[in-house]
Amino acid sequence: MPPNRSKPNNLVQTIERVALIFDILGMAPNGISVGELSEKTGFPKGTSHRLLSSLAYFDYVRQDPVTKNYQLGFKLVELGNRLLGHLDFRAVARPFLIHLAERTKETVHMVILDRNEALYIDKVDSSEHRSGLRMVSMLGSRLPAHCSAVGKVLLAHLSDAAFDEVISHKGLAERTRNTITEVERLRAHLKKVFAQGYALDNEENEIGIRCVAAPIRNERGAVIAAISISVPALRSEKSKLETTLKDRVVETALNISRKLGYPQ
Amino acid sequence: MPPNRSKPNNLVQTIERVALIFDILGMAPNGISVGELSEKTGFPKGTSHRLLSSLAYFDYVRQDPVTKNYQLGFKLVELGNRLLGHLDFRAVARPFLIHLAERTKETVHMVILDRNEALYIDKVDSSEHRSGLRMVSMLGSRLPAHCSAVGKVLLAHLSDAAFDEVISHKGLAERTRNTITEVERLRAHLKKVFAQGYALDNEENEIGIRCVAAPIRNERGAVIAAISISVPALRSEKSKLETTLKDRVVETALNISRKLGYPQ
DNA sequence: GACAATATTTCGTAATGCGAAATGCTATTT
DNA sequence: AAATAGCATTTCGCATTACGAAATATTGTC
Repeated sequence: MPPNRSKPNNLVQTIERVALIFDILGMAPNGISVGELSEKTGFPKGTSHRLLSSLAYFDYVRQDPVTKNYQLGFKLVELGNRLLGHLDFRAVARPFLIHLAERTKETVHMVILDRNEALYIDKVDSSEHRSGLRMVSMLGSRLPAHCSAVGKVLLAHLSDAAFDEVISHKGLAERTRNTITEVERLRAHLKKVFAQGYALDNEENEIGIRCVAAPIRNERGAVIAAISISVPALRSEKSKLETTLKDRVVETALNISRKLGYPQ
Repeated sequence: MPPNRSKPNNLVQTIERVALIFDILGMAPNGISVGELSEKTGFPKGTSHRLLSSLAYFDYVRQDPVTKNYQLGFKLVELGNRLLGHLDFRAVARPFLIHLAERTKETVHMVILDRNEALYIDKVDSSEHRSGLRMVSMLGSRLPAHCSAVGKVLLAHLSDAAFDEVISHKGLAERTRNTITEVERLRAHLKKVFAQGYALDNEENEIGIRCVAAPIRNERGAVIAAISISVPALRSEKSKLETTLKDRVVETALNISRKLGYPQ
């Protein structure tokens, strides 16, 4: 899925090819051979090999010495985590998220808006169901903004122009029967979210999962992220979500915001 | 620091330049401008811009809309975590590591040998001192093998040829006064590590920190990773490290190995 | 030890990316 | 409001760079 940026007029071919290679390797847990890569990309084998071995030199990919297959390299882990480390609000928030997860015994997420989608930048499972597995595969993954509680919180604090851009690029895909798919209805809904300071997700993204989310603000009051609690629909009478859990998410979000310098 | 691979005869220039850009952006928490990048790299401004905007199109870097600075992009987080997700033994191990951290109230690491160094692939702080901050910046980072408990465990199970390769490429840098810096002494020490099934780090990498580590084995008995407990030297009489903590690390490592199919 | 299926290297060619210079944009100053 | 300065961004003719078909090396198999 090509991102929604304007395509640069002078897109460098090698970068385009490397991006394609990374995407393909990202879907191949055990790596792929030079031949397979050429098959999938249409590059001649020599070309595939030249690109892979150049990438391997810098540890962006690595070659299994026995199968000769190429897979993603650990330089990507280093860079990805360096980027996350640069998001200082994330470090500030983390202890609060852990506390929230332990107090509610539910899963907590932290999300930012990036390229018109909700992007997971942290996740804490309650100690009960900490698996770790999911967390890892989740960081850096994306969710439509219009059908998640976190996404709606972020949308609600956007300028009209920015909101329109999200809609025009991403639309309002129907993920479940509860998804809000009409722009005007969404606009009205977000007005309410803005006013009340939190958003609910009533199985709008995935049947069986409900969430409550609240905004994180920086020292200037700008909304820079959102946090949420996710609850299996079975375990959640809708009322509890809208009372206890809602209060705790809102409270935690405010505490994080204050720590970030948000006055009041 | 260029890796120790043989330089491919046909290194693609664009990939070389992109690697340099990523390294520079990785050290710039708030990103840098086109001009600054050109200054640091020597590329003409037009070239820097073309590379950055091509990378931005695929989300490998992103541009701050207000400062116009470029920083690392979230595609790197996605790929890095995808790679970690592919290491299935990591997912298997995680619950054990959490349990170990909570039981001992100390920090637990998981490490593999990659490119002749010990590479962090997981970290669990005990709930007491969970900060999260360090964890993030640590994943994907590296440590010399010869002066860490985890590294020595991994070295101890290498073939002679593989061991020699590590030494010849990385040497035995003296990190503290306790670091083992003579090959023959290290060789003898590793023989002991191999025999006893665990390794100690007696402030060999960093004054003030001691560790115990044990190997993780796969279904064929091959050592594929190592786990460790790290303890501030203040808090650790050396005896406790060599008794209780050692036993728990060894036990946990064996349990993980069994879960991975290691017979016995 | 020959064969087959790979990965890897070679090398002449032209397409691709290069980069100096022109242009466009934004913020600041007077 | 106009001028200026300091950027980012785009343009375009040129030569370097990467291309890729084919040759070769390597690895595993019968």
